[in-house]
Amino acid sequence: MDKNFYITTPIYYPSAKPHMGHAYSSILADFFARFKKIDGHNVHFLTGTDEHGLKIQRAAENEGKDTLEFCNELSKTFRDLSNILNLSNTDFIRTTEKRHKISVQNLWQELKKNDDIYISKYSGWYSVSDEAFYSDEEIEDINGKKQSIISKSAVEWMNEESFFFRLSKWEKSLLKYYEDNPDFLSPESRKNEVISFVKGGLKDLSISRKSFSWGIQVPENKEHVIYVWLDALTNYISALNYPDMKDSLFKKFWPASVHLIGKDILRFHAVYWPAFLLAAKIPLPKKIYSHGWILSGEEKMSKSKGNILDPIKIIKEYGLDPLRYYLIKEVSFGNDGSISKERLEDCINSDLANNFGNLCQRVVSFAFKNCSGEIPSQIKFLDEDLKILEKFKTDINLIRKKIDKLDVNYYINYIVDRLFEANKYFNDQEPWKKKDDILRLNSIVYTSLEIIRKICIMLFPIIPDSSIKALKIFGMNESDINFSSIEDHMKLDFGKKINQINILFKKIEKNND
RNA sequence: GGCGGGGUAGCUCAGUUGGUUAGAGCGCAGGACUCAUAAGCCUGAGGUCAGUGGUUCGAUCCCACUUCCCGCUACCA
Repeated sequence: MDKNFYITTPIYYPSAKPHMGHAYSSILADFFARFKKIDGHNVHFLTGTDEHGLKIQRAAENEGKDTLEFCNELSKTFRDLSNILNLSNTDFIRTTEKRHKISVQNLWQELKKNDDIYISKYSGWYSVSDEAFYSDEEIEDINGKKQSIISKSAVEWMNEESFFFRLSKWEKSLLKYYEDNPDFLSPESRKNEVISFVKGGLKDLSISRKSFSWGIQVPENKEHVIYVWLDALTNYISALNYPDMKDSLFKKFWPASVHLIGKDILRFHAVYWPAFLLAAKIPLPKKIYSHGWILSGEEKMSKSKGNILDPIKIIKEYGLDPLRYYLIKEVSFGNDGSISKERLEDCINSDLANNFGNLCQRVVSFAFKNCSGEIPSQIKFLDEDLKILEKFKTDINLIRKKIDKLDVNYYINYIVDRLFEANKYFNDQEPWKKKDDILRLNSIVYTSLEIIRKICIMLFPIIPDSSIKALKIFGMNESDINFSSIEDHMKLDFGKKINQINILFKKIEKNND
């Protein structure tokens, strides 16, 4: 088994404030990173900011700020978000860093050396905000202003010398790669889109700009700046100290296990990035997963509709773990998902407070009243105890498999099933009626505590803080969390003091209007 | 226009390599209990599994057509 795991989020373009989509990508990536970590993998988890391009340059000019200082401020809001989201990222890369510049310029030279770059002329409609060229058919004229039909962003006519990447040359290799590596692109529906796009024919890609300066210079021509996507995508290897492919980080973690992205940037990751890597003779990442968007109710969030849910505000109001839990549970992975306060509140009350929180509370409280606050030492499992305990052991490899397929919904629903089961078990065994049968009472309490331990471990990647809080019952810390230990039924030390816990999740009082 | 995905209980979604009574959660209505955050447990309400036709002993799951939604792409596979 491959014990090294490298996962990335997109590097975020900081021209706007962090929104729910950023939070979602980051939280999902963190979920996988944390899971792999507690399942014994060496994990490298990268996120960061993409800071070059005309849009940033102009925004800085408008505010009369030095571009780099401007970027420092913007990047910080995303670094702060990583902290607010409690990400376990092992690195945070900025495209304005020196290590990245060296990496990009080196990749350029590799491409050049292999005859994948040539100079020519480009003319066409260019959108600064999209960093993309459009053909005549793709633009419309609104009140004398030209704009992209798709993105509605303003376009301007550009006519300049540009370097091109021979993307067309890689068409067949890409198709072959998709075919030979069926797991490379997922979900399946997105894969089909990519394949049909590539089959439609690839044009060479303009990979330099002369019209602005905020970017990484083309090594052999200082009048040109490297196209932002070639620049940005390279971050995934810059962070591993490329071009030093003998560097331990690179050797350990490349090719990446998963690039987690939003569906809007699929083409760059599924076509351009693999083509660049093929051309540079660098192995391709193992998996690219594009998730959907987070919608507000039925609609895409937009300022004009006033339906934006700011992740930071939500976290201030409800706490981080509820948001993490909600996004992972309620969004069907790969599809668009919607978020609303009502649903978030339902989720907190029913799943987190009533189901999980209350389970911990009732068992611990019972143990304090009836087992002098200790892990019972005199126990004898009956079939009904073993049945519920062994479920975890039976399913552990299935769970791992589902995670490798990035099926987070399966994972979280599995936990919810176990929670229902645990509450039912405690109910059915009626330990409060077993006060004259201490052996049985002890066994029920021990079994229940064991189930709580297993469930908390499984919850750790989803709601790390709350999981750790609950594991304090057993005096466990983050470093004690080990996924494979859910197989063990007698992990709790006999006679050890257990700790009382506070309410894990407060219920939300709902207005009845 | 082409390609792909999808239309399953009030809501959010599972599921069926075709086979007796189609599932979960939330919400709702009853019930028994009391360890617990008035939490948990049990029971129920019955959705023509988008529509029509076909294949089959039998289709929600296969095929065809229709319709609606979404994504990609665009006179080209």
